[in-house]
Amino acid sequence: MILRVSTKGEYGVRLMVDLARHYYSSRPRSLTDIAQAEQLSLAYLEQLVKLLREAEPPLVASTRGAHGGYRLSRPPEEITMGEIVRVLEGPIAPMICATEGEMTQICSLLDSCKTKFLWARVRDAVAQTLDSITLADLVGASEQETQNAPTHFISISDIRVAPSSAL
Amino acid sequence: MILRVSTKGEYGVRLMVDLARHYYSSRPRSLTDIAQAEQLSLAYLEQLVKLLREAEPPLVASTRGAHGGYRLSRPPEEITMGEIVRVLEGPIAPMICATEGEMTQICSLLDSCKTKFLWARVRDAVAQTLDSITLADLVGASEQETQNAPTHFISISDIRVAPSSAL
DNA sequence: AATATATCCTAGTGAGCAGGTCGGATTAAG
DNA sequence: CTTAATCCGACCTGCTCACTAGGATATATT
Repeated sequence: MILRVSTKGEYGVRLMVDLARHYYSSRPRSLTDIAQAEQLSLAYLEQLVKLLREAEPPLVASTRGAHGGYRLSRPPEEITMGEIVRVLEGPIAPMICATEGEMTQICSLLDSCKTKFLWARVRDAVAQTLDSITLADLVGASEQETQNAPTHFISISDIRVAPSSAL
Repeated sequence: MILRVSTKGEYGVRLMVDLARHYYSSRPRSLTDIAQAEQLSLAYLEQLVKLLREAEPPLVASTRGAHGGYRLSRPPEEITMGEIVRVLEGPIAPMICATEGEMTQICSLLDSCKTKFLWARVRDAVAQTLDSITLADLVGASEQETQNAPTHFISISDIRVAPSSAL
């Protein structure tokens, strides 16, 4: 499997989408609530959110203590999926010698140098896709109207499946 | 690491590029020679080439016995990197529920459905990139002139680093 | 015919990592 | 002072990757 999104990336993105949906709430959103809504383990989410908080620049900000929780450190339009994925999954590099940015190493073997340009192309395709999509794109414009809704519960009927052309 | 090319994919593509460079030779190319040229383990290459041979349609054809070896089953222009990578690394699917072609499953969770479209976009970007590059593109037009060269030895000075725009 | 050189096939294996769990310390609200 | 949160590090467990080993079979050359 050449494209391998681990659970870190998968759950972490879901976590961020959840936070984006609650961005205009007056209170921070607790991991307990997110874990319940997304059916994920709280202890595991704690590990992921730590990465997001310690990122430079940070993607989430925390409030400790009772009624604490997390919120996005920036509006959803200003956070790209590329940022999130890089924090959670590490740099977008298909292999050791094709890290983003650095392609200076000249290797002494015959065909491997030529294949590196292939992997670089694939890497750039992924990076460009991820960098062009923001959290706001995933949450969708219709959600923005339900701003400031205090403790906004979602039922199954609220699930909307966007047409793929919408992305 | 979201993009993860295992050694199967890496070595396998190098193997195919090597075969493409010798496509116009009169004799098949042995794995022993490839292993030496690319500094790879013979026994491991045998496993990889098996996948390429048993693929449907096959990507390489073998000749057994002394002076045997492998050759591409089609000219390099007709073999895409997408074919090779799918044979070696399996279908291009970032996660279980985003296999190529099938996106019909509707999931009951809140944000995960929305994120699936993200992963589908990434998947398509990778697939499109790989499907648009052929073995001939990687070998490079300049190589084609050295056709029919019998047992063509390559020295270090033969290594050419193509500009990335050439891809 | 004998030998050398290939492909072909199946099993096994060791290290590393994904994907968590667990227990507890710290902080703040009511 | 109790409750509800974030914070922190250690540990564990099963799976997969990346090979290696050892042979069986096929064919060209001598």
